[in-house]
Amino acid sequence: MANYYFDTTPLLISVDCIVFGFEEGKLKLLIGKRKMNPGMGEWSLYGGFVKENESLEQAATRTLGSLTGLDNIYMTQVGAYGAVDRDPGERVISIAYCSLINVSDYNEAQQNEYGVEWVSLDELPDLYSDHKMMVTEAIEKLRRHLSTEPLCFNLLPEHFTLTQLQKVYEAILGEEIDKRNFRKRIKTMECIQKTKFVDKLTSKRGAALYRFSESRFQKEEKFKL
Amino acid sequence: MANYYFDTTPLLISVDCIVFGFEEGKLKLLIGKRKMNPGMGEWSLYGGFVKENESLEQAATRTLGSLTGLDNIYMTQVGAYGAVDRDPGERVISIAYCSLINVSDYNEAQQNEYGVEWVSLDELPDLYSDHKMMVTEAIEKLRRHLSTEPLCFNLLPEHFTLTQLQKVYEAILGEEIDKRNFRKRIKTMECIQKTKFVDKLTSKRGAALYRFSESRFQKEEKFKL
DNA sequence: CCAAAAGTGTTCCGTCTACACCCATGG
DNA sequence: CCATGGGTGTAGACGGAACACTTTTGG
Repeated sequence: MANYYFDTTPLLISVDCIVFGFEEGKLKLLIGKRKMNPGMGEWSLYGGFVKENESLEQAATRTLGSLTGLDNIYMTQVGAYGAVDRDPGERVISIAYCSLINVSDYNEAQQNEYGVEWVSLDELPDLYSDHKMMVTEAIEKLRRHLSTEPLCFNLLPEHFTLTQLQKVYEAILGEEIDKRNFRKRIKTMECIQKTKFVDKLTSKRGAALYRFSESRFQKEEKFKL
Repeated sequence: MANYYFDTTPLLISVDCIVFGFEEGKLKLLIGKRKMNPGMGEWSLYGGFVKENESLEQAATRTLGSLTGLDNIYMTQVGAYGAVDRDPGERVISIAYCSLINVSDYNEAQQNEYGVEWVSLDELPDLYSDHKMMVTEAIEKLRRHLSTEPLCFNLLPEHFTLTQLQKVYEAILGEEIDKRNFRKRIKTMECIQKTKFVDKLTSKRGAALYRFSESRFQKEEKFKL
């Protein structure tokens, strides 16, 4: 490529991964302690630098993949963070990406390798740099989109009970939901299908397992839950 | 600052300004023809590079200020755009910012100096690089937030008639609204105050002028229009 | 037999929608 | 006096919120 732009200073660009999971009825965030300076030992999101020959999305996907060993993960951009002194080391502009993963798909070996942990949002410690702001804005975005986009299924296994689904909603929204009203709404949604399977782990009676049907979702005019 | 991060390639970062205005009952976008290569002559958003000692917001505010001569303008980040070949010149990552301005505050001399024009969204030409995507996503965000945040007043003069306000809503949402229902909702909002002034320019009878009260807005529990 | 979770309907209230006519005035 | 835009109310539909009991079964 020719040099078209003069008198401009290139800057370091990173991506930071905000990884949410759902476990023990709570929304959790995957964070680790920094292993290098600046900020060694501080709790931090997992991130990486953007390379010259990859897009922002590719950088985020690669970074998340190296952390979790997963691909095909739901991911959405939260925003760009560019305060001059946001990173105590050097000037770095960071693009935050939010992912939702099913904790049971996640390889614990990787978790140990990178020294990251699932931490409940209720007990989130201070985070490195402006990472807390990124997390806050990610949750706000998640809440806004939860009722109009089929995001919640990313946090659950393929088959799930209605109680599990409701717990996901309650964890994200931070409020309790009426069971009957919630199920009434689900009954109207074609994309949430009852399967023939029954979960006997959490109750003696057993709970019907449901699944999200991508094809029915495509046919439905709108998602509203 | 010490060099903490090795083996990383810094990249060029720009900001692009998506400037919306309201004129002749339509939502318009401020764009100009590029005066340099790459892409000379193509319609484009107005942008600039981020300097080493300024934040992204500062870069966007500076760029918008140099274009319009205005400060204290409503501005919100739309997102970061980083496809590898998005800019035909060099690798540039761009952060898009969306502003809403009152066209009558805008200095026409500046408009000529920079060769930019107000173009109606209905007749938007092809735009340079990925600028059209930025505009599309800005409008979507604007629509989503219109009913829960007091954004619309940024597009109007301090005093405005209810018909003008309704036209802003119709232009942004792209659909007609029932006049009586719209006014009924406005009556419930304390932050939209009737003034003693009357506009006689657009009708013989005269229309009451209203204003947005920031202080009453702060007191109101929520904005819903 | 009992604890624990699953499953199921109805009523009420507030909100949104549809809809048509009179008013004031400048030209 | 009439054309133009300003201003007003009501009734029916719809969707969301509140609310409690029965069922199943493993231990």
